[in-house]
Amino acid sequence: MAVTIKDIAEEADVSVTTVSRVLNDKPDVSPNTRKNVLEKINELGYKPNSIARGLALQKTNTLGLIIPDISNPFFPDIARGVEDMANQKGYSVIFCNTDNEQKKEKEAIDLMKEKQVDGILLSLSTTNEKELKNLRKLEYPIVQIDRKIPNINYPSITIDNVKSAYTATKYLIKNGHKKIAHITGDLETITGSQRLKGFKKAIFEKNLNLNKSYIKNGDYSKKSGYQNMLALLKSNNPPTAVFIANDLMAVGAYQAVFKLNLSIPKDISIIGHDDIDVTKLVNPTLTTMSQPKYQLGNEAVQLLINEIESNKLSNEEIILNTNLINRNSIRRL
Amino acid sequence: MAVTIKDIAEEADVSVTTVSRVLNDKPDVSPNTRKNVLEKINELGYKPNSIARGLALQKTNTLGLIIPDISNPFFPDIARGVEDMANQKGYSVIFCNTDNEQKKEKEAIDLMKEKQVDGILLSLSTTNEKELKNLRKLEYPIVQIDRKIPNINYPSITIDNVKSAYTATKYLIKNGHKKIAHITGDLETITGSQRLKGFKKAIFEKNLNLNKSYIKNGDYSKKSGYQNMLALLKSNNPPTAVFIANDLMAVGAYQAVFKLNLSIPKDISIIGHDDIDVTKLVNPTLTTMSQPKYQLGNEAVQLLINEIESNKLSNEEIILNTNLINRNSIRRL
DNA sequence: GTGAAAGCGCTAACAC
DNA sequence: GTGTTAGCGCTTTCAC
Repeated sequence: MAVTIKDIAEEADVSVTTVSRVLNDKPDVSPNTRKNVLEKINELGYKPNSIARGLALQKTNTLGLIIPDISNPFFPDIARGVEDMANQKGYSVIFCNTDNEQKKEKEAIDLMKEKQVDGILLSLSTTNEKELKNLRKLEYPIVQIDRKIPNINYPSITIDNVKSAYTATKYLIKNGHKKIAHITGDLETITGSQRLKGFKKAIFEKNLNLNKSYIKNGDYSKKSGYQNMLALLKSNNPPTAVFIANDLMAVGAYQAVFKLNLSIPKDISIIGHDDIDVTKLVNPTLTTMSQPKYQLGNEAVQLLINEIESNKLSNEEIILNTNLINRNSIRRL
Repeated sequence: MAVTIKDIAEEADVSVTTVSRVLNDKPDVSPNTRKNVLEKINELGYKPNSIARGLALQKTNTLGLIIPDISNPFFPDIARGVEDMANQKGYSVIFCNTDNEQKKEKEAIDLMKEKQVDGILLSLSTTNEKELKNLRKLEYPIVQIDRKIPNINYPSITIDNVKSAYTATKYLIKNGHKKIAHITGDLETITGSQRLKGFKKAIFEKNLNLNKSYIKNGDYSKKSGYQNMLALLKSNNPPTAVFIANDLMAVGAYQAVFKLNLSIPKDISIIGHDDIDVTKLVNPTLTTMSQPKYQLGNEAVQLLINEIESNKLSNEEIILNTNLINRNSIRRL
């Protein structure tokens, strides 16, 4: 058994109360006893048991992070941003993967509650607003990251997907493109439907005609990028540029272009979304909208800890900006 | 305050012991009371407080995962493997990033101890064997992942880096290459030095001459891959093939090749190591040695939980195999 | 400035 | 089959 506060008390010949006082930097302990206790703590290599402290204080200094999949290249940066800020503020983080499955999401939330985490960061599938509302009813501090469940005002940190898609599409237009296609994300997700909205907005604004066959439904997977791009290129009237709702699909699209022995951006211009690592590694490098992933995680934690420590639920909705990262996949017509 | 075991006891008109018994599926409780208690649990939506349970049982069912950096593409797959298996076995996982800094490694270990995790999975920098030995002295269950500190027999799960590098290099030789270079990993790490060893072994075995200038010291970063490849290509007597100690450097090397308007594999053949996602996304796709990353995490947890639940420290060293993934970056001479 | 004692929510001897 | 009680390691109220 490890050394406890009681051992220190005995060694230093004081009560456990006093030891607890020096541990927590409380006043009302004489410099002498403080010094003495500190010495014993060092000698015996005492480390406080945060489980016991958690039970006494009803506070664990632990945060829950619930995301779809840590091995999806979008999330590690968020996770890193979360852990860094949590650590800096004296919290640690337990994480869970849900694969966007409602059952796993519920289980993850239940787990976090059992573990008595002080607050939860989550990125839930759109359809699961029930769980979120339950949490809120229990006055559990939460922050939604990246995906915000629509029509309810709970704290969240996201990007403006409409604006981001609008910016991307307008950039294509600005470069002289008129025949512009869009490979959408999963339209069941809020990000997917909003990016489509932003795309349409730019097209309508410039009075370009919205060719129905230029909108291809993808699902954020590389494969769907490949297939949809193939379909686009093989049509009678292929577009000259395409906005693809995420980089992973864009990379799939690259392969479709190469498969047909066409070249980027000579035959087709492409702009992606997210700015994951590979965008810099593919050839030509991919022009894309950069999401502040690390910052998303970082600020989410700040928001959450504010809720926790102020002891009142917030409704703050932070919307971060994306940036157009100009690389080499767009040709000026 | 949430509903506790005591509330259930009162509602069901039994003692807390009895409630605890049904909660833990213990015998010695009549079907009737069991049913009754279960009902109340459901009604009140009771969830056990695992902090309190942890304190009573001296067991948290939580594992610590200490890695250099979750946003390094090598680790998310491991983390996913860890979380999946942990979850399946009824454990959750707290993670920390250390950036290979000894100070952070020590802090992370201390944190895990304070949080009373039942065991720790760690991937430490080579130089930090002190911390590891301390943990072992405390009889703390540990498993080293990916990196094994040399010369001490603590449980670990790794790949055979010598063999893997040897296989990669031999494959180059088998394809007719004689002028073969190696861009090393960080030689301070065990993986880096062992891969160099495997490279040399293959070269010597085939009586090829080991040109000193063909061995370039990298540090696993993309940039060092770029710079070293540039140097190699610009030399008087450039190699025809190069084994690069990880894929990230290989991708950097690709950029150096393109920069000089050369092509892969026509002008230079490349084999990488790790099989991270981008290998399939670059052009040409990169031939590489695949590490079973997910499996590494998965089996590490099994090993660790065995230690924890059998209550005795193991010395098991599991060595997983890597596989050569043949793609398009090697030319047959 | 210091200590005794109760309590956080749970489990496990032990008694009945 | 069931309940009483002590205890896990800590914080905090209250008394001195």
